[in-house]
Amino acid sequence: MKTITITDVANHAKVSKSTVSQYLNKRYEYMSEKTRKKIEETIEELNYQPNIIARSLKQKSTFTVGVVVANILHTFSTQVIRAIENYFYEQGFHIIVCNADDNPEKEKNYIEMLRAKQVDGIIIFPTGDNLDLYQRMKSDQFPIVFMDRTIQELNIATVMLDNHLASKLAIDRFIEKGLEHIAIITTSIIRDISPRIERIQGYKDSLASHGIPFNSEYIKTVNADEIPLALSEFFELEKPPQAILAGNDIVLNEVLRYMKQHEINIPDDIAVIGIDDVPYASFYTPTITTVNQPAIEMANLAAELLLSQINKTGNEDTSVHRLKPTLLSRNSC
Amino acid sequence: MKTITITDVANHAKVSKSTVSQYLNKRYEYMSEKTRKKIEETIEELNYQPNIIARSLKQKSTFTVGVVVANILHTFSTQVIRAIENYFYEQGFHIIVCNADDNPEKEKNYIEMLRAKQVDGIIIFPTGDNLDLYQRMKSDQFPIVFMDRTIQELNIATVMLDNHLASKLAIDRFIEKGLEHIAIITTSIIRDISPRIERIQGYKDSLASHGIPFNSEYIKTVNADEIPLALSEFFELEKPPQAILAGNDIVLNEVLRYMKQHEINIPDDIAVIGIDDVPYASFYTPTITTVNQPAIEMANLAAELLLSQINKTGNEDTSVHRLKPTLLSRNSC
DNA sequence: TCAGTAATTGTAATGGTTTTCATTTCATTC
DNA sequence: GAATGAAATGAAAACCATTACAATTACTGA
Repeated sequence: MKTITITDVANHAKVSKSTVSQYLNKRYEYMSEKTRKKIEETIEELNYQPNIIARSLKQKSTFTVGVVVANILHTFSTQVIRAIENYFYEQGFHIIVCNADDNPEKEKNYIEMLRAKQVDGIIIFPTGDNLDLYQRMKSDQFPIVFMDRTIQELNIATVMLDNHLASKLAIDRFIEKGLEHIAIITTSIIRDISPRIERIQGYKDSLASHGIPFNSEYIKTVNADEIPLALSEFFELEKPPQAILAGNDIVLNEVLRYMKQHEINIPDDIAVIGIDDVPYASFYTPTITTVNQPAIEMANLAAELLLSQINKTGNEDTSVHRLKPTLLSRNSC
Repeated sequence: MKTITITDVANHAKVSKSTVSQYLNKRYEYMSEKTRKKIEETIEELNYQPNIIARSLKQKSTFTVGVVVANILHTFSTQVIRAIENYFYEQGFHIIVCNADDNPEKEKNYIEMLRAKQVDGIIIFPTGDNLDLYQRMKSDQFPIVFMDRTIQELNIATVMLDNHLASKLAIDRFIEKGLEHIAIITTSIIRDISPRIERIQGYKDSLASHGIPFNSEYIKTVNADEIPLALSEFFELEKPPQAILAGNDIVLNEVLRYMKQHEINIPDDIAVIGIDDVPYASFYTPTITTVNQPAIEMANLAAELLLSQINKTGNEDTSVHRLKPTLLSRNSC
């Protein structure tokens, strides 16, 4: 099956390629009514589809953006992907989804391929280990937006959660309930990822602001599969925690699984709050109090920032946008 | 910032474009060791990235495939996307993710754009309303694989669940537990989507095979937001069902939410089985018995089928592959 | 030294579109 | 019937890489 090109259309319609091209780009003022009709019919007849690759080569724009998430297993990532996809669909863009798997090598590979494919911009959840690469995109003025995580020194537009507040909301709630021995578990032990650090810092600060002494035994940063172990260690402490803040949805799942397995009652034996909402939070027994990230809002903002860089509208915004989490108050605390 | 082209590299390295191109395509036998080194250094120095768009134009292959899911809100869709992404990453392909939102217009739009963008193939969860379009891809010999849903008359390679068996597994389990008044709720009321039909058929057949009379009041196909109403109707029946089969993860969520709200005890007051596993199934109270789709296996198979069409290896496989679900036996029934 | 071969490099066409600008057409007017 | 100007159309270069093949150079052995 031979592919139909603009030349075929031109020949059939007995006009020049340029006229057909004008038609394709809806610049009808350059042609007579008759020609327009003729071209229209020919395109219909030949079932012609313009080759966007060729167009992109010429126009240096692919109407495609890349989304590189650090880890697609997080509910938050999939929510964000979904919302970004939706936003860009409306703008006539496609998105290429990439999962870096928390692996900087993979991330690098993806970014380079995306640039080679001439995507118009990238939204990235940075692993944090490719500074030179981020730097280069920045200095090339390549449209880029960071999501979820910031890299201070880089001055790249970023959309992230106010993680400090996220912890604070949870801690305040625990304390309101009279609980003072509060533990926190997070994942992502590999690098100094900003959300983890900020959540722990928020945890510390909030405790301090309530005059509660800080106990390093109450802080765990472990891989998902080591969470049961970490929890066991909590319960073996002389003074086990009365409350646990789960740093993300995966941690929360593991915490709930552990409590179920060991028949530990929530909230009576231990109170639990999770950062990131989960679909079952509102009908679990007990319903789970969570600190919710406004994922859709964040995704829309990131998409908007990227689009404005692509279109070079507005002065360049390189600020770090921190969106506020909300406490969804339920019964696990 | 001027972009660097192969010409720039050639000039700097004082060789011809073709030699650089040979280098890029790793045909080192066409050049001396010295030349190879020289080019390598120059590329490094200029930070040159080949323009894949230009290459694609020439080679008619973009190393990109499209994935059009009918509805990205289903856990199953995201699991499949994740696995497909992973599979193709290994093959050096990128995937463009599209969410048709159960809307055939949107689906059509996506498919046409993907083809215009010259993707090498498409995996699609068909909405079912674009027969002519599917037909055309087929007759153009464009690589395409259907997922989750089949369209009988089209003869297109398909990977889907053995939905009949999925229902049977659940019904058999209910009956084993001595429950005979069994209801089923599914979504997707718009079109005659094959999974829904097959699941309902499997439900009917299984009941029949156990000699249980079939009661049409026990079958509901409704939108997600109407599920509570549908459940209420069940409970207002003279003989309310003793068991409910939830047709997918979204239905299951709504069923559990309803039971929680109305303080109906699972499994004592009503038994529940869900098709599609959910992350919380194993630690919910009670743990939830589910019929699990082998999502990763299905995704891998679909990807493999597509890739073999793209590479034209193997005789064309246009069969419908039905993978077996498994019953994850837990305590909700 | 020279024919002949091997090693390496250069040239030019190709892919399908966009876009500039030159050229043609045609109705209008004097 | 020719000049004018606007409208319509067309030719050609550009985008950037690939690739077949032509051209050049280096080197061998007689």
